[in-house]
Amino acid sequence: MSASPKKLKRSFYIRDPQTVAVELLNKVLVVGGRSGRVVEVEAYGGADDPASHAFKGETLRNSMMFRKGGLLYVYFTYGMHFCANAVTGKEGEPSAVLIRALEPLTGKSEMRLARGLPENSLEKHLTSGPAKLCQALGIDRNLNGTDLISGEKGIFFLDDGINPPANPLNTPRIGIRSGTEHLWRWSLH
DNA sequence: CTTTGGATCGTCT
DNA sequence: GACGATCCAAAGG
Repeated sequence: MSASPKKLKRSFYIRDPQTVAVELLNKVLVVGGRSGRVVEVEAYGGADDPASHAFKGETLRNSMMFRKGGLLYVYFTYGMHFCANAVTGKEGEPSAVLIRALEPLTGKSEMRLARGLPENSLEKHLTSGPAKLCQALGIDRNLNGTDLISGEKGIFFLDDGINPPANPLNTPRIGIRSGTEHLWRWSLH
């Protein structure tokens, strides 16, 4: 018999974003009836990380990154896309983990509908990007700041017993212009 | 298959 | 006033 699925606790998130990023691999993101297994993540820091939204200090947009770990940070970009992060670290120490890709588990029909894809579309197109997965799961600005521990609004991360990979792929982050020396992106093989 | 350019707007300088 | 932690359709090989 295997352990029953367990919601991640606050202490899981109150650590450095690199550690949390790696350990979020193979966890399950649940948003209402839709869920997917985390297969790609990136870590973002604060004043030490020029690629981070929080690099130049706190603003209205990035303020969630400065809050305590275990909150959801949703930002809007390119005039049309949302991306979702799990806030990490302590209050006042900005950092977060960007969820870049999921493997769809439940609610695939709803995801296709939300993405505007036909019922017979390939599963790999549903949540294979940070903005795609937000569209598929219905994540938008209204969910910014949601607490992932209380599970309000039915959104949280689940440990269903599948451990993070021992040797995840470790590469530079995508779509950034500075901070490329850091290998802060992790994905399944 | 890969490459290219358009869409579209909140945020910060 | 510029541009972004992006995506997709269309065109080209």
